[in-house]
Amino acid sequence: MITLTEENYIKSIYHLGKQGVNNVSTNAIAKDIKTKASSVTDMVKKLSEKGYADYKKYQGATLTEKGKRVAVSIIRKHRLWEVFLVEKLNFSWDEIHEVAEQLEHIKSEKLIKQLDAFLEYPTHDPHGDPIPDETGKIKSIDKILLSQAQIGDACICVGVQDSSSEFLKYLDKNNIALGTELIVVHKEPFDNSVTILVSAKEFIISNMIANNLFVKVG
Amino acid sequence: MITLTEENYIKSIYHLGKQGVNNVSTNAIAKDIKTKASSVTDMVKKLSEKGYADYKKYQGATLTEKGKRVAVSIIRKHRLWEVFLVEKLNFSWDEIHEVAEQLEHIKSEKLIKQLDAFLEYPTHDPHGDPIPDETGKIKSIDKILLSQAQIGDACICVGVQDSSSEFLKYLDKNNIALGTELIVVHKEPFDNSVTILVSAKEFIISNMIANNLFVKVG
DNA sequence: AATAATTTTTAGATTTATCTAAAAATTATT
DNA sequence: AATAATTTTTAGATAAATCTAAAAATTATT
Repeated sequence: MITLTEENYIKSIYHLGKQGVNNVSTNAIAKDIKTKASSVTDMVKKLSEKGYADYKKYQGATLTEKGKRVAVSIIRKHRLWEVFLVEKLNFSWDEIHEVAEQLEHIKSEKLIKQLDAFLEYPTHDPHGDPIPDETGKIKSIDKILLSQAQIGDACICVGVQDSSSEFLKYLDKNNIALGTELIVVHKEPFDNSVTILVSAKEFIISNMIANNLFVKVG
Repeated sequence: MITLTEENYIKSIYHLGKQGVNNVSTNAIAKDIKTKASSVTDMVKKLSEKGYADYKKYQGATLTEKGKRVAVSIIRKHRLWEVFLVEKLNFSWDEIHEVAEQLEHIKSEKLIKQLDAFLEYPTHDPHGDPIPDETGKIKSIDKILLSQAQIGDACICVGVQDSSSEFLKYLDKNNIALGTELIVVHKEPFDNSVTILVSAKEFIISNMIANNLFVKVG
């Protein structure tokens, strides 16, 4: 049996691993899940013994195939529950993370299978992130950060990098949602801010915002 | 913060307390949650320190008002989730208990408020048990065990005492569901079996079954 | 390449919930 | 009422996950 704590470590290793580094350092995991490096060392040894991770002293950890399957399954559950919360229970996209963090650990194959059907097999969660299918396949669309778009590009918002409540509330306040169409009018070299045209109105967003909003060009 | 384990002990004390006894013995709790009496002693002390229960050595435990509020809130969550599983995810009534046991511990006021609304404020769960309202009020209907009904009584099935998968499957197999109408045709004094008339067909059920099926007479 | 700084691991302690086995208290039986 | 049987509690151990502080290894800097 896999414990809730083990699941959270596996999730962390998976997410940190996606961000480029293959061997995730104990310190990175510690920072991510707000614990001490010494605790991580212990847990990573245990995950290795149980076959979820590969780990050699001083060389960080990577997930095995078995570990990856667990991670993807948790992500699938998390994202399906997020869709449920928004579509069925009228949560806004900045309120769902905490609750989904709890729901993702519920153990029942049938529950997830039926939830998926009930939601009519959604492909993306409310933040634009892809939902892995039953076999663990993730189909990602070709999205770029708004900061990378060129002047003149017509874009559609398809996702967020940062899904913190503060950022999402900022987007809400400024009427930017998934599916919103925009055109890049100007990119200011001085501060890397981006001027965009949204519903016939010009609007300047900081580089920080542009760096956290995914768009599809064309 | 209340832990999952504490919640399960509180639930157990509540249920055992409902069954007549006011001061629930440590042994009874131990049997109910499949642990040892010595573990129960420890936990009951802790619940007492935290204000969820009253406990004096050798005299068993009772829930305080605070403890009862917790218990009722868990029961509310459990039963709402059961309705969700049956009504929305096509679970059958013998499959829902385990999953609801997990879901009942999810912490989010909004989640339950919205779930309740989404399900259109159900008053009873799929086993016929009443769902406490937001304030903790439980309105119970006047039901009796089928074994207590008199010959000639026209009854409607309104609930089950035992909600084990085996019993529920037996009912399914014999086309007895909540809402099913039946008439008591005969009560056999020898073995206390009951002959009932269901959809124009006579059917004999054992005393054990009659002792676990709640009906409303008239 | 030697030293300094940082990261990672080890060793030992702590907390929560559990257990076993023995002691104490309560309840039942003669 | 004394003894037997049962229940309940205590004492001490164990397992999981964490922590602090010190030691070891790695990486960076001069």
